[in-house]
Amino acid sequence: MDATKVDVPEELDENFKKFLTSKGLRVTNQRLAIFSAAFTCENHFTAEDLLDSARKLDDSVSRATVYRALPLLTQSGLIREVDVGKDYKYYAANKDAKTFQAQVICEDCDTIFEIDAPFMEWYGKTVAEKLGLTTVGQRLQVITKCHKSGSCKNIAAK
Amino acid sequence: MDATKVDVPEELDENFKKFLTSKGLRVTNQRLAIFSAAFTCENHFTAEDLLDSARKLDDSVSRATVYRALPLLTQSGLIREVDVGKDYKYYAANKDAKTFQAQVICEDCDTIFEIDAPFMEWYGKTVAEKLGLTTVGQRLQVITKCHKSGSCKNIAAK
DNA sequence: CTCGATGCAAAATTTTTGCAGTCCC
DNA sequence: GGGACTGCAAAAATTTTGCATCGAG
Repeated sequence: MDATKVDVPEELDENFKKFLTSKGLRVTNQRLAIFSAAFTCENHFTAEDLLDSARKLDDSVSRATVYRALPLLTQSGLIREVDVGKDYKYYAANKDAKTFQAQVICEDCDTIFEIDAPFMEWYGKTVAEKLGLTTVGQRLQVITKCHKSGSCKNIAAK
Repeated sequence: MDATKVDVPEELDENFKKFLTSKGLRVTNQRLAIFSAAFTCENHFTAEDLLDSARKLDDSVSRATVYRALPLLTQSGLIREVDVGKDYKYYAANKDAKTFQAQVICEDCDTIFEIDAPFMEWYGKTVAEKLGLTTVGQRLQVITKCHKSGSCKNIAAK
């Protein structure tokens, strides 16, 4: 689709730089590489995936820096953490979707589908309000099996 | 409420033994201690909590045995895993509640509330069906903060 | 220049596993 | 008595951290 190394929209790149400077943090090559890598990853990715991708842009990026950058990226709202109950965490770029997303997680082939579930916003707030608590986040996940039938790959390709 | 070490209903104890023998597994003192401990834990517990409790009943119980027993306990349906997005897993005895449960998780004081959410059964099955996948589990969680106001403890005591 | 950021390797955390000895059936 | 089970300690796997050095502002 393009021949350049980085196909992250200029605008997002600027947003990230603004975020860093507004927090008094420095704009480093490593942070930019990690950020770009996060946005070139197709779907969901792990810290290790991100390290691999970022190193393709800047091979000086270390694992520690990736782990130190991830909280910054989530705090900036540019990526979000997607905990699917595995031993390691997944992340995804916040490309679009401002409504609440549920995940359908296929155990057989490690596929994660994001599904719009706007009514959940209401559900969580209602439940928490009844208990007198402040809602800070919600998670709605359906765990499935495709029995390696390949149906997940088909749907994902759709 | 009682003076004996173990206050697990005789009936449940028998269920666990039956489960073990039906699978061709052996009934050992360690497994019984772990099982009893799981049912004497008030709310949700971690593997480490379970180890501590089990050791009060039988101090020969080792960490490895707890970790090896947990899959058996969940497979038997007597306890269930409750993944709340922390680095370690929580478990809870399946004392009652046959309907789907959602969790309200207070980040400030590590409290987990179980809430009946029967309609979720329908939601998950519908979504997965549309994708042609088989549902094997669901997770609905609301993450909250009580700002250490003590409201969680009050609700829990209710 | 200065102090935040980085890479490296060691540490921390939770869970798993290999092995020699134990004890249930 | 045989083989499943156990405890121990080492290993795995992911994430965090200390420290000397580097480099952005």
